[in-house]
Amino acid sequence: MSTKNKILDAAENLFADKGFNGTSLREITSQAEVNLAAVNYHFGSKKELIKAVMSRYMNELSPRLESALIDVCRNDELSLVDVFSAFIEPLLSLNDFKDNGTSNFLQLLGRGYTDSQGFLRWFLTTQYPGVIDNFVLAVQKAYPELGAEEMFWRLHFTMGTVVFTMSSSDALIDIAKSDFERSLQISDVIRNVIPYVAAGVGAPMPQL
Amino acid sequence: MSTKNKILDAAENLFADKGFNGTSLREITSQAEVNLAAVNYHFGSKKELIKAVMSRYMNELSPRLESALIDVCRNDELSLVDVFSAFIEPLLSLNDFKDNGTSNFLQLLGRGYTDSQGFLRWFLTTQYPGVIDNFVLAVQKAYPELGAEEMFWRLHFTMGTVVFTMSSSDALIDIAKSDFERSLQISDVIRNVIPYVAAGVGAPMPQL
DNA sequence: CGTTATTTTAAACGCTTGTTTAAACTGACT
DNA sequence: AGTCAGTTTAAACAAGCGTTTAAAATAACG
Repeated sequence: MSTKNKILDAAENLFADKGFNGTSLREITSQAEVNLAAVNYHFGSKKELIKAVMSRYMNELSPRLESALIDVCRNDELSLVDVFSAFIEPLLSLNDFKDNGTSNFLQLLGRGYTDSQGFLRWFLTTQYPGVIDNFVLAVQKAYPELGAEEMFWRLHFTMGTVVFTMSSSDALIDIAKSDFERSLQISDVIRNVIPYVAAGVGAPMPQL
Repeated sequence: MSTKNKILDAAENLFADKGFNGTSLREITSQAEVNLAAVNYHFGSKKELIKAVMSRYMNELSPRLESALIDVCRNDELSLVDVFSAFIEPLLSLNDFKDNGTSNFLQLLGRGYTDSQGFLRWFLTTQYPGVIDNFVLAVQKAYPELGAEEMFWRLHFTMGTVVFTMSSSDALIDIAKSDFERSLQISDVIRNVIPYVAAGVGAPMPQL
């Protein structure tokens, strides 16, 4: 395992757990068992390291996500549940790519939206616009009556639901375990969240 | 205006904008135009200052919220939209209490859930349990068929939607402004989010 | 007025942060 | 063996952090 990858793996886990601001380079290099200066040697700066961690996932995910969304659009009786279900397989495939990949990535996404006054949001929307574009197209086909402004809000609400849920999914799964006395997986969360966001996006238009 | 309140006001605005971890005491005292040591003199520590900022809002909000939820439960044909609409007036009343009160408070709530590994979540759920209890009762009355487990998940999804949206509401409002070329308020966000979460919580039960 | 008590102040404390430096080491190619 | 690029290392850097100290200023009260 190369120094570069040791740093990326350690940084990913710590970033997901404690946020970007909350994780120091010394924690990362200590967990990766490499020298402190190695981060700046291989990545240049902490900010570039954050980008590298996110890019590793996005490069894996975005083509799968795009083609899954294009595929689902071929369905002529497309429902919103179909659209959101298209995310499941690409997201779960991140677990093959790396241990805890799915939940790490979703937590990182959540961190990126609230930490670091939005520079990661800029990074994602400008570097990977294809995912968002195809997603909007799919929602439009499944719910053509939805106006552009309502679409805008509801997609952001959906992003919030998913990102917040996943960034605290470990805690939620623990609470749910002790409350309902049965073991739960990340797939249980996904199974529950899809009807929720599908119904939210598909809500009737609000009267003005 | 007392030193204590000058600190609270400055801290509130900066915390809402840049998060708890992202705001230093020196920024706060400089904006409040008081001495750096005044924070530790009046509040003891930064953590206690955070609690004080949140308490100032919760003490104002929680009784209004509780009675609004109890009131709405008297409705015999209670809908989920009714339940969520019960939040509007108490939340907007924070604007009378303080400039930008509503949006500051909701942003702080969002920060508290993602910053500071959940100590604020513990603080709110243990110090103000009446709000949550009455909210659950109202949802149960509006949608009795909803099972306990689905209720658990959907209330957390809703919390995620609201908290995430509000913690980035300034950015969202800016984007929406430039996209739709009209000015937007926090009340526009609220008007859009209620049908969304009401439909999400009211979604049909997922088939197993 | 004089004497407490409360509040404000400037300065320093010890610590952590991201980054840089320059020397040491590594492995491959001539 | 000798050279040289690539990599790793220990040490230091300046800057920022939350907190503490002790003296100065202000307020309150007999």
